[in-house]
Amino acid sequence: MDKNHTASVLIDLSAAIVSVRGDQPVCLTVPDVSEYQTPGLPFGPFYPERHRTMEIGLRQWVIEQTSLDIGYVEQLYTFGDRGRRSEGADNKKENEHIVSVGYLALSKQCPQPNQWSEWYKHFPWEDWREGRPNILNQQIIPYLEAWAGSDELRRLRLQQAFGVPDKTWNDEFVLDRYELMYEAGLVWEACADGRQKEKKSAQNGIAMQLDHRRILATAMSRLRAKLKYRPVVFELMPSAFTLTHVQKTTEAILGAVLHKQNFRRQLAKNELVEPTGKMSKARGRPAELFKFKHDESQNTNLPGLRIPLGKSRNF
Amino acid sequence: MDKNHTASVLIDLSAAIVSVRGDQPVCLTVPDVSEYQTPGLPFGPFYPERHRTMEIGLRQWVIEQTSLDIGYVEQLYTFGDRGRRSEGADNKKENEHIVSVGYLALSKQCPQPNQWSEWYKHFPWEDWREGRPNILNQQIIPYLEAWAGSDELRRLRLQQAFGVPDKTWNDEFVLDRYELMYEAGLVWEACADGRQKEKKSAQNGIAMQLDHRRILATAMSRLRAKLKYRPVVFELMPSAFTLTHVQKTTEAILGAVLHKQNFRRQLAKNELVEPTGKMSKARGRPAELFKFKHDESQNTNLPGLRIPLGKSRNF
DNA sequence: GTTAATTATACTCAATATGAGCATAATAAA
DNA sequence: TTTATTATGCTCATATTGAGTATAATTAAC
Repeated sequence: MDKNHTASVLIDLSAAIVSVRGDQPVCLTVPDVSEYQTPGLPFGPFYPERHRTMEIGLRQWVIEQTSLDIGYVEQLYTFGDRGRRSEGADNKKENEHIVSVGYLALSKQCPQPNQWSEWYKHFPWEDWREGRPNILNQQIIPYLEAWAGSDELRRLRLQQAFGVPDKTWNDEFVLDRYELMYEAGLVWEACADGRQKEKKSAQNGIAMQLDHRRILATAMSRLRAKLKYRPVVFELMPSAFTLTHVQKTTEAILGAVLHKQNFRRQLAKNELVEPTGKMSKARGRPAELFKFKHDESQNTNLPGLRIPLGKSRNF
Repeated sequence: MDKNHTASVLIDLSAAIVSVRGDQPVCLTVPDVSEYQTPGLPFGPFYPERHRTMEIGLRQWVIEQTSLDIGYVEQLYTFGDRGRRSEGADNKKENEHIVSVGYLALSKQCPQPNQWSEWYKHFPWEDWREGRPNILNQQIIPYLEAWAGSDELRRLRLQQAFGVPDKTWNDEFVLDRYELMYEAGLVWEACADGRQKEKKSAQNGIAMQLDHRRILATAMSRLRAKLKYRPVVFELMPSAFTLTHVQKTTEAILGAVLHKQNFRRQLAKNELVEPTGKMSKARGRPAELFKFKHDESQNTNLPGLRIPLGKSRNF
């Protein structure tokens, strides 16, 4: 085969466009096309002659296709083994290789509710706001322990990713956990890729097309990590908000509850918000409305709020 | 033009292979081929039919071409606007678009000294171990202040990247500083890309081919950041080492000196090393030789040493 | 209209972590 | 023996963090 030809690939730009609706983080998905009824992330091809950078290309088709105002965009990872299984659900030629560049984008609004899919329907084990999810002890952990057996490396990975038996849960290891479950045949995608015989994976969250759930897991990991040292929450907030609203949004992303007073202490110390003078009306004592101090100012390297996570994260 | 054709690109895998020689961080470079005598990073094409993932492809040609043992490999970023200037120094067709995927790799050894280039020859303003580099106050800052003028956004970026006038220097913002200098026409590459009229940029570090200095800046940023929360230093250390050796290596990467006792306190607290029983012989009191506790164990998500950076980082 | 529930906000306090330093020990070179 | 040099043990004030209590300002319930 001609070397020059085998080196030529198509590039897909896939976007995990994230927003928060109520107390649920959501992700823009496109209607399912395959027989499996699985949603997918929006993606489009990169035309290097039309767009100077890939980010410009991404913004272009997001605007064209969704007419959404996405402010924050960040490149996540470039996957060479798209979908792991070789042929995708799209109509491209069999031997045409596709590399997918994953992006994380944040949107303040999420209109058309049916187009947005809740994170924790795809990753039910990642939401610890109501305590440790039952699915962990009842399904995932026992299966993974059996899968690991006496394999030392597997047990080590299990410990660091899921914190069993003695370590604590780290909310940033979303991708590590997903990859481990994939390898163990615990998610539907592994089954579709031919790695799995049984259908043990049916209950473990709603699957997505190709490697889209992996890209979403990457996005969740990155966003949860970034939240702790950069003020990205405000990319998900309206122009005026209460401090509780910021906290609820942060908690939704992290999948964990935070100590109210300490959370506000961080906001105050880092001088991230300033009062608008107006008040909100709701149940209970009215809260002051704030706005993000550094909006408009493109400055992406601001300190951010060091999330007060608390100590006892092991249930 | 045919849409399918314009979407097809070639993928280059570029690697910033980093090691430390003595007290200098170094980076593997390939001999200069252009008329400008500028070194470049090693890179090779990605053949999707031959290698399942891009990382496998990268490891493959690094082994083939350099016979180096690189343990740690991490994807950095995918650049769609390769070299910014459209045609490169290679022999590919003019209208063949190239996307470059940058990688950071760490190597414990660096044989063939002439093939390795010291970081701070390319980035003299990034080494603060002997105090604030003169080049900043004498050349870079005055030029950048003039470039910013009264442009509010430019002054803001200048402040966050270089810490002028009142903020402090952040060692992780290597890429931000380089990008700013590029835009201001302060580095040779901008001149080569046709953004610059004069040769004001001649003294500001040794240039590299295409966008390789940008990739190296990305690698430096990532490594400096990662050093603070993951035990990656040990990927640069031999099997047995003194604690001072670890500190000197860390300081080399960070371009800053650290408080000895506090550095060791962190090492001790995180239980990252264990004594081998042997001692080193050198000038002064002999030091105990240690080894990394978690070697072999592939576990990349260990806590790492929270570098005690000290307070007064503004000169 | 009084009470209860709810939410917001101010303040405290012990435990821990951090930055910065001094004191002392063990070696080689002068 | 002295001096320079490096290693290592220890202290201590200050800052940060985790985890509360106390109190204020509302709405909803009776």
